[in-house]
Amino acid sequence: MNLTVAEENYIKSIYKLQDGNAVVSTNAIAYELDTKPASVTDMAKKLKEKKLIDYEKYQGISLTPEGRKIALQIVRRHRLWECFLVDKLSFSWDEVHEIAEELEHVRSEKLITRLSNFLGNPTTDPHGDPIPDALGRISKSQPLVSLDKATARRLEVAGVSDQSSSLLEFLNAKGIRLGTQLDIIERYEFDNSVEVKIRNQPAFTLSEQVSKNIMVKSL
Amino acid sequence: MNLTVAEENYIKSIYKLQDGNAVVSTNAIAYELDTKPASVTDMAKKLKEKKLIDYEKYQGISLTPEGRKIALQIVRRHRLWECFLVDKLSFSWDEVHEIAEELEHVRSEKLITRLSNFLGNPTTDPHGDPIPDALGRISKSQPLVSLDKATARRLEVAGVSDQSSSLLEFLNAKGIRLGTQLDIIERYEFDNSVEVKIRNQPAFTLSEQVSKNIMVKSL
DNA sequence: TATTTTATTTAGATTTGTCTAAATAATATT
DNA sequence: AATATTATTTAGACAAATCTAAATAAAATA
Repeated sequence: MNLTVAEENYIKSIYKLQDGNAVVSTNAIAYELDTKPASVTDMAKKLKEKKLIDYEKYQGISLTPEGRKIALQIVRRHRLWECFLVDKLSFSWDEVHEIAEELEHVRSEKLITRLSNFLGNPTTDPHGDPIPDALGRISKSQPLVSLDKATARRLEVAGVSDQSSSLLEFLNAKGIRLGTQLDIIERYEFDNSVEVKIRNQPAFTLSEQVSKNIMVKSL
Repeated sequence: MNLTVAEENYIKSIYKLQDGNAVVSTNAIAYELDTKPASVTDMAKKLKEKKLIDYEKYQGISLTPEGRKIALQIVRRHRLWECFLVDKLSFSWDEVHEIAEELEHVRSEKLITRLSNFLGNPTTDPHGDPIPDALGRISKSQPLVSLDKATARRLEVAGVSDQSSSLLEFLNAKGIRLGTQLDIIERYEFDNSVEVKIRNQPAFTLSEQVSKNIMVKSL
């Protein structure tokens, strides 16, 4: 399946807006891509023809499984390039989006495989968003530090990446173990600490150090 | 000056074919870009409009100073990406061209500056071709090791980058000094040594070690 | 020099991705 | 339910980059 840059951008937008299984409106896509609804309708016909979206007149748009697979590849490329720009070229995380927007369209499977390897196969990008693997699987669990209440409120603890006994003891004392459900109350920019709450208990704060090592999945 | 990918490719082809100051033919560009002469004529009108080429009907095409400046930027981007692919992602030098062909069109001054820096500001790419600097200057002199008889036969010694007395002594004994003219007879892949000849003298071989430190310019 | 061959250009068409303006469908409001 | 509003689609146009076929200019050859 060889897509143009424009087609890739539409697929990516639909993926972003779909968020679960919802159907996406023509207008929403037009706004997201800074284009006109009429253009979206035109492109919808093409992408339907290619079996990348489900589309019926006036009924909204959603990705087919094939479309979703491609969307995940694009997201993967985008986020790996963002890692590269920040980790290797010392860009700050807020200036990489535009450049990654261009780099993501460079087509070479081998390039992406090697880039990922070169970066140590990261699972989250500089913004904390998860990076799909080569097969399009998004690691359901991600470090707590990468989330905020805008992206996920209710979470379940899926594991701890640092197995040092001091950390485990600390978590144990707080009542955090595998399967514990957490709510994010607030994230504090200045030291990247996060205030969380376990059902029926008073809220407490976790340092960046700690929340980096708590792997969670959103519910 | 914001150019499309197609325009950049034309500029690059013209630069490549121009080789000095010669005027380039419509047919030659069409062949180089795997397109039709009629398309070249169309594009020639656009590029003339933008003052990047000199063009008169039936009289061939050449870059203006502004066009040459842009060509050098594109060549710079292409060759830096090739360095990245080979040095950092372990591609072999013969598989990087296609990918660099895409990467070179990513537009960000800052990206290229930082990429160059990350790579240690190399002056030649994996094929041994010189990399223009940020101002479009091509280092006229390059290490002898980066050349072979296909790219340059008759050379002039422009300097020695390693000033150790043992190397200077060695070169002196061979009759190599500033301004000496050399011909490349053969390069040997297996140890990257090079056989050279000074006018009227028998040929002799220089190790990679030595030829890395001899800066030459082609005549 | 006249003629043939080759190179280049023009004219007109096509594809992709976009637009505006008008028409139509879906939704919200009275 | 009728009407107004909003969302979406259609129709027709445009710019970029390309093509083919035909016309014309330049160069090579007889």
